[in-house]
Amino acid sequence: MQYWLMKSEPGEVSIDDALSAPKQTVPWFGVRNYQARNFMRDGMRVGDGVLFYHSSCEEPGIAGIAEVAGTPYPDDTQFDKRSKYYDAKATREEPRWMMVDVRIVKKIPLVSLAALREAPELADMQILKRGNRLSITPVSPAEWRFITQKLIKK
DNA sequence: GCCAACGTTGGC
DNA sequence: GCCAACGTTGGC
Repeated sequence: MQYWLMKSEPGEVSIDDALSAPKQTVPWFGVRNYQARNFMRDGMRVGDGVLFYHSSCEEPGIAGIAEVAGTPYPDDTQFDKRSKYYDAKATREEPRWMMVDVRIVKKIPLVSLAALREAPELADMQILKRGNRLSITPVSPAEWRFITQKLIKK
Protein backbone atom coordinates (compact mmCIF):
# COMPACT_ATOMS: atom_id res chain seq x y z
CA MET A 1 0.00 0.00 0.00
CA GLN A 2 1.41 3.31 -1.07
CA TYR A 3 0.26 6.88 -0.93
CA TRP A 4 0.19 9.60 -3.55
CA LEU A 5 -0.65 13.24 -4.04
CA MET A 6 -2.35 14.04 -7.34
CA LYS A 7 -2.88 17.58 -8.58
CA SER A 8 -5.92 18.63 -10.53
CA GLU A 9 -7.01 22.05 -11.64
CA PRO A 10 -10.51 22.46 -10.24
CA GLY A 11 -11.41 24.43 -13.38
CA GLU A 12 -10.92 21.16 -15.22
CA VAL A 13 -11.80 18.43 -12.71
CA SER A 14 -12.65 19.47 -9.15
CA ILE A 15 -13.40 17.33 -6.14
CA ASP A 16 -17.08 18.12 -6.67
CA ASP A 17 -16.90 17.03 -10.30
CA ALA A 18 -15.37 13.76 -9.16
CA LEU A 19 -18.01 13.32 -6.46
CA SER A 20 -20.81 13.71 -8.96
CA ALA A 21 -19.20 11.35 -11.48
CA PRO A 22 -20.51 7.79 -11.84
CA LYS A 23 -19.15 5.67 -8.97
CA GLN A 24 -17.41 8.85 -7.76
CA THR A 25 -14.61 7.82 -10.07
CA VAL A 26 -12.69 9.84 -12.65
CA PRO A 27 -10.04 8.88 -15.19
CA TRP A 28 -6.85 10.84 -14.49
CA PHE A 29 -6.40 12.08 -18.06
CA GLY A 30 -4.03 14.76 -19.27
CA VAL A 31 -0.78 13.85 -17.57
CA ARG A 32 2.01 14.64 -20.03
CA ASN A 33 5.08 14.22 -17.91
CA TYR A 34 7.01 10.99 -18.00
CA GLN A 35 7.79 10.82 -14.31
CA ALA A 36 4.17 11.32 -13.38
CA ARG A 37 3.09 8.80 -16.00
CA ASN A 38 5.53 6.26 -14.66
CA PHE A 39 4.08 6.65 -11.19
CA MET A 40 0.65 5.77 -12.57
CA ARG A 41 1.87 3.06 -14.91
CA ASP A 42 4.45 1.35 -12.72
CA GLY A 43 4.04 2.54 -9.17
CA MET A 44 0.36 2.54 -8.34
CA ARG A 45 -1.68 -0.38 -7.09
CA VAL A 46 -5.44 -0.61 -6.75
CA GLY A 47 -6.37 0.66 -3.32
CA ASP A 48 -3.42 3.02 -2.89
CA GLY A 49 -4.30 6.19 -0.99
CA VAL A 50 -4.55 9.47 -2.89
CA LEU A 51 -4.59 13.05 -1.69
CA PHE A 52 -6.75 14.94 -4.20
CA TYR A 53 -5.05 18.33 -4.57
CA HIS A 54 -6.48 21.46 -6.17
CA SER A 55 -3.83 23.49 -8.01
CA SER A 56 -3.74 26.69 -10.06
CA CYS A 57 -6.74 28.10 -8.28
CA GLU A 58 -7.74 30.63 -5.69
CA GLU A 59 -7.13 28.32 -2.72
CA PRO A 60 -4.65 25.59 -3.53
CA GLY A 61 -4.68 22.62 -1.20
CA ILE A 62 -5.88 19.11 -0.48
CA ALA A 63 -9.60 18.91 -1.14
CA GLY A 64 -10.30 15.22 -0.66
CA ILE A 65 -9.19 11.70 0.09
CA ALA A 66 -9.31 9.25 -2.78
CA GLU A 67 -7.95 5.92 -3.88
CA VAL A 68 -6.55 4.27 -6.95
CA ALA A 69 -9.53 2.47 -8.46
CA GLY A 70 -8.05 0.50 -11.30
CA THR A 71 -5.01 -0.61 -13.27
CA PRO A 72 -3.36 1.66 -15.86
CA TYR A 73 -4.74 2.03 -19.38
CA PRO A 74 -4.14 4.41 -22.30
CA ASP A 75 -5.30 8.01 -21.94
CA ASP A 76 -7.64 8.48 -24.90
CA THR A 77 -7.09 12.22 -25.11
CA GLN A 78 -3.65 11.58 -26.64
CA PHE A 79 -5.37 10.29 -29.81
CA ASP A 80 -7.94 13.09 -30.03
CA LYS A 81 -6.85 15.86 -32.40
CA ARG A 82 -9.30 18.29 -30.85
CA SER A 83 -7.99 17.72 -27.35
CA LYS A 84 -5.38 19.99 -25.87
CA TYR A 85 -3.75 16.79 -24.71
CA TYR A 86 -3.38 15.46 -28.24
CA ASP A 87 0.02 13.93 -28.93
CA ALA A 88 0.86 13.42 -32.59
CA LYS A 89 3.58 10.94 -31.72
CA ALA A 90 1.25 8.60 -29.87
CA THR A 91 -0.48 5.73 -31.65
CA ARG A 92 -3.08 3.22 -30.53
CA GLU A 93 -0.51 0.49 -31.10
CA GLU A 94 2.05 2.33 -29.02
CA PRO A 95 0.37 4.72 -26.62
CA ARG A 96 2.65 7.10 -24.81
CA TRP A 97 0.36 8.21 -22.03
CA MET A 98 -1.28 5.99 -19.49
CA MET A 99 -3.63 6.81 -16.68
CA VAL A 100 -5.55 5.24 -13.82
CA ASP A 101 -9.04 5.74 -12.47
CA VAL A 102 -9.31 7.53 -9.14
CA ARG A 103 -12.26 7.11 -6.77
CA ILE A 104 -13.14 9.75 -4.24
CA VAL A 105 -13.44 8.36 -0.73
CA LYS A 106 -14.47 11.62 0.90
CA LYS A 107 -14.42 15.34 0.44
CA ILE A 108 -12.68 17.17 3.28
CA PRO A 109 -12.51 20.74 4.50
CA LEU A 110 -9.65 22.14 2.44
CA VAL A 111 -6.19 21.56 3.90
CA SER A 112 -4.58 24.61 2.35
CA LEU A 113 -1.12 24.78 0.92
CA ALA A 114 -0.36 27.33 3.64
CA ALA A 115 -1.42 24.83 6.32
CA LEU A 116 0.84 22.19 4.78
CA ARG A 117 3.76 24.62 4.81
CA GLU A 118 3.19 25.45 8.45
CA ALA A 119 3.70 21.86 9.60
CA PRO A 120 7.32 20.96 10.39
CA GLU A 121 6.31 17.29 10.06
CA LEU A 122 5.76 17.89 6.36
CA ALA A 123 8.99 19.76 5.62
CA ASP A 124 10.17 17.00 3.30
CA MET A 125 6.99 16.69 1.26
CA GLN A 126 7.87 16.83 -2.41
CA ILE A 127 5.08 19.21 -3.25
CA LEU A 128 6.45 21.76 -0.80
CA LYS A 129 9.93 21.76 -2.24
CA ARG A 130 11.05 24.73 -4.29
CA GLY A 131 10.28 24.50 -7.94
CA ASN A 132 8.40 21.26 -7.71
CA ARG A 133 6.04 20.96 -10.64
CA LEU A 134 5.33 17.26 -10.73
CA SER A 135 1.60 16.68 -10.82
CA ILE A 136 1.86 13.29 -9.12
CA THR A 137 4.17 12.67 -6.19
CA PRO A 138 4.59 9.86 -3.65
CA VAL A 139 3.58 10.64 -0.07
CA SER A 140 5.28 8.86 2.83
CA PRO A 141 3.19 6.87 5.31
CA ALA A 142 4.18 9.35 8.04
CA GLU A 143 3.06 12.30 5.92
CA TRP A 144 -0.17 10.52 5.05
CA ARG A 145 -0.87 9.77 8.69
CA PHE A 146 -0.11 13.31 9.79
CA ILE A 147 -2.31 14.88 7.13
CA THR A 148 -5.25 12.53 7.50
CA GLN A 149 -5.16 12.36 11.30
CA LYS A 150 -4.00 15.82 12.36
CA LEU A 151 -4.74 18.32 9.61
CA ILE A 152 -8.24 17.37 8.55
CA LYS A 153 -10.76 19.32 10.58
CA LYS A 154 -13.63 17.30 11.92
C1' DG B 1 25.76 13.66 -25.79
C1' DC B 2 25.85 18.64 -24.88
C1' DC B 3 23.40 22.63 -24.01
C1' DA B 4 20.88 26.90 -25.35
C1' DA B 5 16.39 28.14 -26.31
C1' DC B 6 11.92 27.54 -25.50
C1' DG B 7 7.59 26.05 -23.16
C1' DT B 8 5.09 24.88 -19.02
C1' DT B 9 3.82 24.83 -14.24
C1' DG B 10 1.91 26.96 -10.49
C1' DG B 11 2.19 30.00 -6.49
C1' DC B 12 1.98 34.66 -5.65
C1' DG C 1 0.72 39.14 -15.09
C1' DC C 2 5.19 37.85 -13.14
C1' DC C 3 8.79 34.80 -12.71
C1' DA C 4 11.56 30.84 -10.76
C1' DA C 5 12.31 26.32 -11.70
C1' DC C 6 12.41 22.67 -14.42
C1' DG C 7 11.37 19.53 -18.61
C1' DT C 8 11.75 19.10 -23.55
C1' DT C 9 13.47 19.99 -28.04
C1' DG C 10 16.61 20.26 -31.62
C1' DG C 11 20.97 21.83 -33.74
C1' DC C 12 25.52 20.65 -33.65
